[in-house]
Amino acid sequence: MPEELEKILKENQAIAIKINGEIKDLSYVSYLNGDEEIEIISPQTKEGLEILRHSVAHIMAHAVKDLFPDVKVTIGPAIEDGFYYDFDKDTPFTEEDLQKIEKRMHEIIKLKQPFIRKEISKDEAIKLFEALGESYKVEILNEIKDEKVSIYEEGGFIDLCRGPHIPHTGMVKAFKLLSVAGAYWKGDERNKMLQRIYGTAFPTKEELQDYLNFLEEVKKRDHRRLGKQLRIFEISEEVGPGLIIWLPNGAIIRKTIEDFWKDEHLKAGYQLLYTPHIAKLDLWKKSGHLDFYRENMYSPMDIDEISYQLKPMNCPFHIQVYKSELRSYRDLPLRFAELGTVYRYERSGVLHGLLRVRGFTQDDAHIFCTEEQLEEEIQKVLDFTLFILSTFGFNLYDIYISTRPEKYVGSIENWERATSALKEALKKRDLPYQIDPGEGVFYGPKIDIKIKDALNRSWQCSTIQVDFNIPERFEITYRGKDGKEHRPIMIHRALMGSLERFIGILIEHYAGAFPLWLAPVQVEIMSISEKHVDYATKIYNQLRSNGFRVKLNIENEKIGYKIRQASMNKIPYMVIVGEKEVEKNAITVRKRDGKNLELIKIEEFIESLNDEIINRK
RNA sequence: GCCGGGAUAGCUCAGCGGUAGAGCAGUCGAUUCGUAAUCGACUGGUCGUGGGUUCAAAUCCCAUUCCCGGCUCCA
Repeated sequence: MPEELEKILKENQAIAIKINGEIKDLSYVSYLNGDEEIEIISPQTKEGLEILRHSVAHIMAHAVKDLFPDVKVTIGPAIEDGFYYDFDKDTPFTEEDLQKIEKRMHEIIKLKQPFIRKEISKDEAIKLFEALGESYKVEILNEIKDEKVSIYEEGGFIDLCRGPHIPHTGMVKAFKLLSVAGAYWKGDERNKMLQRIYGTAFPTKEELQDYLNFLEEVKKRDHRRLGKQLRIFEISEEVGPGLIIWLPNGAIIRKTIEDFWKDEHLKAGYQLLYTPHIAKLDLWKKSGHLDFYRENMYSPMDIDEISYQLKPMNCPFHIQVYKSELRSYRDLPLRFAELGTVYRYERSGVLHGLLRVRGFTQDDAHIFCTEEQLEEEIQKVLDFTLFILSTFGFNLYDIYISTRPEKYVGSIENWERATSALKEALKKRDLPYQIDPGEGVFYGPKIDIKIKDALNRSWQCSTIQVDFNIPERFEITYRGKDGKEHRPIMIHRALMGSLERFIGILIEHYAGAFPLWLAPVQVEIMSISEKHVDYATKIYNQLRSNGFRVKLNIENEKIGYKIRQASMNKIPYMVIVGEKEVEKNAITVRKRDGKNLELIKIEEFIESLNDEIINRK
């Protein structure tokens, strides 16, 4: 064994080893003969962390079996931020159970029980787990094709597992059980509901603490909490679940975003539309929505004995706009944009603040173009999307191409042509992407862009979808150079996705502290005492007449109290006026973060505000 | 939709069989104040909704609506 390797092992920095590219238990070291390519896996690496967490999941299952012998174990993988294990238990785990399990886990860890790997035949394994009463493991075994399987034993607890694992339980330095939840066996809602325990583990206590702090930060930024605190939106039980009521502060934010969106769309060669919220049921039959989207649509309503349907999408209306005139190839591409409010049925358990609602406004557009124009149009949409997103400070993305789902319309050939157009456009823009197989919409493949927010969390907003099918269903055409009728291709796209979700994400991204151009109140004027009310009012009027959103606070309160109120409302600028300011005919500006106190002339302040707003800083 | 937890004043929450509470907010009064909470008084609740058990229910039981954490599904 190389000296360096021996040293690392001694210092307990290794938890697994890669031999000729294959991850193995550390115990494989004793079989090495020296000519293998090896790599030490420490818990700091992605692979190492996964092994650590998976091992902690085993230890948790061990603890659960010790405390609740009747419970059956199922599966327990490592996940993005930790691990979970699903158990079949008649009554759910309680908070107290979690504490007991943690305690038992600490005991197991202290014993430094080795993880021992054994390879046995599948039949042997089935017999073993049958004897242990672990029917879920037997079910898994029956689905495994290999003749040999591996099991791991640690302190008497045996689990079917591919491995690898940490050498012994004592290597777990920092873990915490986080929550309990119901989860279906194999993720299928027709199966039995199991009891899942979520937990996490890290190489060190500090890293665990950092993660717990992150969870706290996430809680603090929760848009539902901030939305209430900052009076941005409300969901009323009296109105109905998943239906958003924009309060004045939220309405201003939304209006500002809408204005920006419309202006930029006009600049980018789009034409703006408004279309109705309902349409005859027959329209939805023709579009294919009734066949392929029915479960998300509300029941139709009767008007003069004809069925009408609340719209779940805007596309059929935009098709009507296309059809309102004869189109020539000279007209294409045609770009129709609308902030279109749609209604979709969402199961009650999935609703979530602004992020998942039943009525929402898509920043929708449909581009009609020729086959030759398709790729360039997609590139333009990509550029436009990234411009809009970067305005809000989103500069990191994960891009996915979703391919044909099980339920689809149109020919496979068309699907493939559309998919390759999407790939080609991303390639030309040097944008790396991943494939999300089978996740396309029923009418075509799509590019989804997931943005990373200030906490590095991913959110799906933008979507660009090619559609060969709806143009066909509505038989829309254009007259080509050759004088013949041709069928245009349609691109559906939404950049922010929906205003509701996007603003929800913005609240969390900015932690409620909106940049000046979006802030509901941009400047709050506060007087030191009653003597300065007139001057404060004068400043207020001056700022207001210059188009700023200003609040005047001339209450009989101490300045400290007023500053506290404004800070809690996350107002970008506070203007403080007292004796000094009146005398010098100036103002003192305090930024939201408490820095940059300065006495300046009002004209100078107005100039800097305008600069900040125009540049959307 | 499924599993579990919850709903008490505008907000945050305590009370968990025996007369509905606190802080903040609001109103009124005093204070006239220089960078994150001045003091006092007052107001405010059919304890989510509907049934039931009990001498007595915010509290226990059942149903229901909505919310929360997950699962499944998604802009």
